[in-house]
Amino acid sequence: MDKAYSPQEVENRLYQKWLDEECFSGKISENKDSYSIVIPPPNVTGVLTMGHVLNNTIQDILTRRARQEGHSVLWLPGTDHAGIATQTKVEQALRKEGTSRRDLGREKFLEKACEWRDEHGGIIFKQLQKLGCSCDWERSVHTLDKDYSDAVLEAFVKLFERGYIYRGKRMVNWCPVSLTALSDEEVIMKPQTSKLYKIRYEIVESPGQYVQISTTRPETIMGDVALAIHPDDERWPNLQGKFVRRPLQPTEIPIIADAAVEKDFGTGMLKITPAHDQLDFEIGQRHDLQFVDLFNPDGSLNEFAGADFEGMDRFDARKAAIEKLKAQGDLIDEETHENNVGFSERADVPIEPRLSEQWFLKYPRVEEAKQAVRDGHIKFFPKRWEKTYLHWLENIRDWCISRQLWWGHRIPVWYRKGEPRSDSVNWFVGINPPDDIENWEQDEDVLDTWASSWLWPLATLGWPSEKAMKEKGLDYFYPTSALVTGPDIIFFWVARMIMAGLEFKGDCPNEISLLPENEISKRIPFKEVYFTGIIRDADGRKMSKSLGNSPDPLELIAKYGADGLRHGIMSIAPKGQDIRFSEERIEQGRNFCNKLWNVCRFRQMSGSPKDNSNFEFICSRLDQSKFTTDDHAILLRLSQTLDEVNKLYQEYEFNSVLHAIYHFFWTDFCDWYIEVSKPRMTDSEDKETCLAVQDICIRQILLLLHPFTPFITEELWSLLGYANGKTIQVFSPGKGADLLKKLSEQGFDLKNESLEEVSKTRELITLLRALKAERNLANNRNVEFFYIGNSNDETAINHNQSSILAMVGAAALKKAEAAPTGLPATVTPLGTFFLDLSAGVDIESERQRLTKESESLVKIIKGIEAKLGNSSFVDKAPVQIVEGAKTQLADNQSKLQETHEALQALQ
RNA sequence: GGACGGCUAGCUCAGUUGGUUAGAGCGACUGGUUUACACCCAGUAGGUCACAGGUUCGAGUCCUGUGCCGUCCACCA
Repeated sequence: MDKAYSPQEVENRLYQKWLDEECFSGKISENKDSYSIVIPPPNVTGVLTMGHVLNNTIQDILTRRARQEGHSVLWLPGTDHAGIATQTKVEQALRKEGTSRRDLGREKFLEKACEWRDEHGGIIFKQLQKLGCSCDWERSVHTLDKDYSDAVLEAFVKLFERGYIYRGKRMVNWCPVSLTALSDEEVIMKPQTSKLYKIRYEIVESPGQYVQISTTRPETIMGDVALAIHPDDERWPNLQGKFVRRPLQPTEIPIIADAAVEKDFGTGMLKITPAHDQLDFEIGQRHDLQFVDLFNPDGSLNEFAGADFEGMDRFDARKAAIEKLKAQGDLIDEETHENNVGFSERADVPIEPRLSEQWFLKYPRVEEAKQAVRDGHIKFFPKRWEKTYLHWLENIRDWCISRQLWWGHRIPVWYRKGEPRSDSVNWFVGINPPDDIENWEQDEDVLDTWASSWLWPLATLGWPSEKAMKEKGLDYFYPTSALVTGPDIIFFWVARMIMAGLEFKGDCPNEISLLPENEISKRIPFKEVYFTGIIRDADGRKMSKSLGNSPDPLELIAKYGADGLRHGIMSIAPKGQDIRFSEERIEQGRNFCNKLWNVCRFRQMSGSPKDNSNFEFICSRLDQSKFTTDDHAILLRLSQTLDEVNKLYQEYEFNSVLHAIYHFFWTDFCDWYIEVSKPRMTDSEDKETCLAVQDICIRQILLLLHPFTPFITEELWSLLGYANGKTIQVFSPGKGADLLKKLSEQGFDLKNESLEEVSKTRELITLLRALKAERNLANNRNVEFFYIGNSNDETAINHNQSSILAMVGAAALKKAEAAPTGLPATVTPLGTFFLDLSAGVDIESERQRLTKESESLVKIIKGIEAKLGNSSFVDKAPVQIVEGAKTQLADNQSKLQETHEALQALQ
């Protein structure tokens, strides 16, 4: 073994070995319980980000742990075609080649896009493999695979048949750059500093008299078809029913009254442009107004805007409109105004509310989806996200599922040629085209990407094909065990998958009534959802490509190893809180691996183990008569750690799991047990028992760590002879009780009191080291101590003498009958210790130190005495608390007494 | 405008039903080539638990209010 662990070679070799041995393949084994996770599919052309590292490390930890526990595990990977994102990238590439998708036409464009996907796609799989992810790669699914596409279309047709899907002309969120409609969820509201303009409209019936409105969008005035006031607004008793003259594209428009108008905003009078605003659209419908659409799809103005504006971009038109109004004297005022404007998530430009004919989905199984989470069929971690989820479902609105893109699942609807598409008699909806195809033309649009990925847990397991479901084990692996994802897609994906599962899994397809409880628990797509935090940079900013503040995970792997990266990221990921990334933590992860490597190297240097190949063999190497307090204590601590870890896993407290293992490994095992082992190596029988204990501990540490750091643990598993040809992946660290039982069967019943003895001894050592360090004697191993203590202290000290001497770095501990004079002293749990100094002592500085110590003890004692003197404390507090306080008081009083004696002894 | 989260050592965070003297890692400082590991070891310093009230024998922990930071939701043009 080399002095330092070098991950690269190990990681590449072991990953290939795991693949060759098919360790990750998700098999249907009826005699085992299944454990399954479907990956949140990354964009097919995406590359690994720190977010992926976090998310997939967690999934890998869960799946590896489940494998260790004997489940038949499936972690199903795949990629998403990511409609808008990918199409945008391909179009950019085409532009560079001097062409465009329109030039190419649909068919050629899709060919290009597929080529592009095949060339740039799948990189992320290689990267996930670098990270060590134990996905069943043979089962990879892409959302545009034939089978998956069939599932998407089948879902569309079923929902249509069941009455959930309809086509209609509605106000949608239009992206003028991507040239498509978007769902509400794809619109990001951003606070903006806008201008609020006050504009006058002349009253037709009273020439020379004006009313004023407030607007942030003067470029839509040409589309105004009315002005509106609140019906109860007493400021304008006679205005309703009169007409005003529109100041741009002049015409006469009515003044109407509608309760949706806010009296207190602006002038209290609202211009109504039904084609360009959601509220205006609703008012327009109520009052049967005309809809004047002023915009082209790309956000420029059309002929209805008039010659002055036609062809102009919407923001240029805004300026032009203001200039013109100013020139006409109709602009009364302008002021800055803070408001929220919706932006396209992808293109990052303001959304245009636009009237357009689209396909909409009325969500199925909304009630059951609420119930599934509310009643605990699906558990959220952290639980608080349940509220967010439920709130969204309470206020759910129909989903615009059609997209004016080419890259995606084409909507399975055909229209009779030459007939109006808005009339459903001219529709044909089906997975296969109509027989007389020459009379029909297919809808040009595709489905929203999320309208395919919401089927992910079902369709990746073969739904709806009976044959595929059987082969892929839908009944065995579904519902999946856990979903690991970010809270940012709780609406986009999590909620929708739940509804899709409830609607499509199982029979009773046409039943609209509520599902019974037992059906809900069978249909849900997953039983538990773990929401990760968002990774931020050191300044707390979200990591993003544009900020350039996201480190490249592959560089980190090259620098620190995949295990180091995984360890680092998991150590800073508290449950459900955002994560501040720091490269130092990754460095610590690497350091941890190196420490693990070295302790194993040290073990190797002490001599090859006789037989480590199973737990019982190791136990048989233990000799009862050579068992020490430290042996008892370390094994007890190990059993405690096993229990702690089991408990924390159930709560998805990954960083606490890691912390518990870390603490046992580093503090208890390396800093203590290995150190006290050293003096024991001189006696051959003692040595054999001690090494067997080390082997038990290292074995369990490797097993506990394996989900977090799979490579190094597999490597050491084999190097230390635990493997016997078998991978570490199928061995469970087990429960604390299992360990104690196995030891007991071999005749080793661990003594609980050993824990206290060890902790006292350790405290003693720390205090003696400090005493030396303060006198600059840290490196002098020839110092001697005197101590005064009771017979129990003496027993314990004799018991642990050799470790104390070795670890303090001292030559002798001598019992004294009375406090020696003139020596620096320290009060320990095992008596008062005096450092024997051959050289002189600075009495004054010793006095100061001990005086300070005694003052602080007096303060503590006074506090406890006050508490115990308070009759309501003594009467009301539980007995054990009062007793605890009394013990504490006695302890501190005797410590104070000893300190005083040490002070007196100084003269 | 609503909802949720955070505020504990210089930094990042633990602190589970209120109960002994509030912890860890990193960083800082001091010392160190002892039979693994300087990617290491030993030691030291460092905290009015955001603020203000309240409940209680007892509050970092529970209640009320305030402030700051962050996230999500919401049709005030």
